[in-house]
Amino acid sequence: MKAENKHSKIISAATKVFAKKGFFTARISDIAKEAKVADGTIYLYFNNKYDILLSVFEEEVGKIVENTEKLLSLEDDPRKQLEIFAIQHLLAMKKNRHLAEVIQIELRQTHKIIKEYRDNNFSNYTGIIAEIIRNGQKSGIYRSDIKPDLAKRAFFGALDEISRVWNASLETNYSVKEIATQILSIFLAGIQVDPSNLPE
Amino acid sequence: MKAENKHSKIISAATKVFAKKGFFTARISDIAKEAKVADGTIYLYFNNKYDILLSVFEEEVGKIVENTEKLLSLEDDPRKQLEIFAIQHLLAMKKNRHLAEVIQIELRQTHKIIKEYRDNNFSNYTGIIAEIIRNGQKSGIYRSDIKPDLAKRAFFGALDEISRVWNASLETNYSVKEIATQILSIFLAGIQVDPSNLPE
DNA sequence: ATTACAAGAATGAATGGTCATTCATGTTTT
DNA sequence: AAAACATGAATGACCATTCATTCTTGTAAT
Repeated sequence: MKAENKHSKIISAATKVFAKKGFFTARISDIAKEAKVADGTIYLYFNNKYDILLSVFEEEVGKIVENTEKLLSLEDDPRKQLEIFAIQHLLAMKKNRHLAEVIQIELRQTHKIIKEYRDNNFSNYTGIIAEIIRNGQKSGIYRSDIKPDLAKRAFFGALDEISRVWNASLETNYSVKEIATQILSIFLAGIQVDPSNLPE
Repeated sequence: MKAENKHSKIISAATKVFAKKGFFTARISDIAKEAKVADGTIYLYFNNKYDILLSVFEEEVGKIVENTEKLLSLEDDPRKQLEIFAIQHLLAMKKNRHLAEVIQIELRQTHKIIKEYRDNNFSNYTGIIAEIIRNGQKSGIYRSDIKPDLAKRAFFGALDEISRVWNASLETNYSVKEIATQILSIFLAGIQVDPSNLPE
């Protein structure tokens, strides 16, 4: 079996196991079993357990950020951009529930290194929202009294909490479309200068 | 020293230590040291490490819920009620950063029991928001197309994410007042039938 | 085409360190 | 002098990590 293949097999096994049991409760042997390799094999590809966690972020989360930024660059209406962000985030979280759980739960551990990692990456990610809002303010679409730094958190927090509950509960599911529509209808009405304006 | 005293000394030591190191990384001996008791003493008051975590929730979180519900019962304008919820939540999280971290980080661990606990408590807590929104819809103040179940999460998520960042970063702090005002100005404009209506 | 050999990959049992928990003993309170 | 409370060293379970060994693959000589 090719090396690259095994590397990614371990990553996705780890994502699954971390999501299910949590980083600390997950055993290397669980991951090995899930990936159908021997315990020792994992150490041919990763330095230690913690390194596996970081790799999960780097590889999986990076993809999401990249993808979102690409899509955003094709659109310049700040209202549409907010919509794109919301939909992409929700889709990404829905598509890979294991990853979503790992991000939402494990990324919140208070470890210094994770914290730094998160600061370097998720604050980039949520920074995208702040940027969209600033642009919208410049072009007079969004209210100038809105503080982008607070609004970005409110918006991200709203999306994050909603997708968190997907994983944690058995409640009735709304579709991504429905959710995005609701959230946007609240936020756009909430931050626009003239809420009756719809994009396009 | 009286027993009750020691019990709560351990609770608050545990809150502090869990917040700082995370549940799994925290050692019983850390908690014992922080509480200035012997390791073994902890087992006179709690069954095991996990039991300490649950007790932290039951005792500390219960207070917040109770307090919020009391304040809400004195007010029946749904717009004011939302404001009260926001301010109380932010104040509670700000007042006890250790507790806030424990709630936000540890409560998200995927353990079955915690999950059930959370379902029984936090869904009550966020349920308060949904209830406020439903009432507001009945009295024609909030838009009837808003889904209370989604809006409650959006609102809670916004508050939660903002207070989470208090703990996780060194960024410029806004005051509780400022934050509550911003969030409410977004959400009230976002969900009201006629956003130009202000309460009172 | 077959055999021989080496290098890399994979294995999983054994190791060692880290705590949660216990309990024999000591101390304080009534 | 009981009873209740408190102590902290000792125990033992757990699991990340290691490493001696086995397996696989590719190359080259015959």
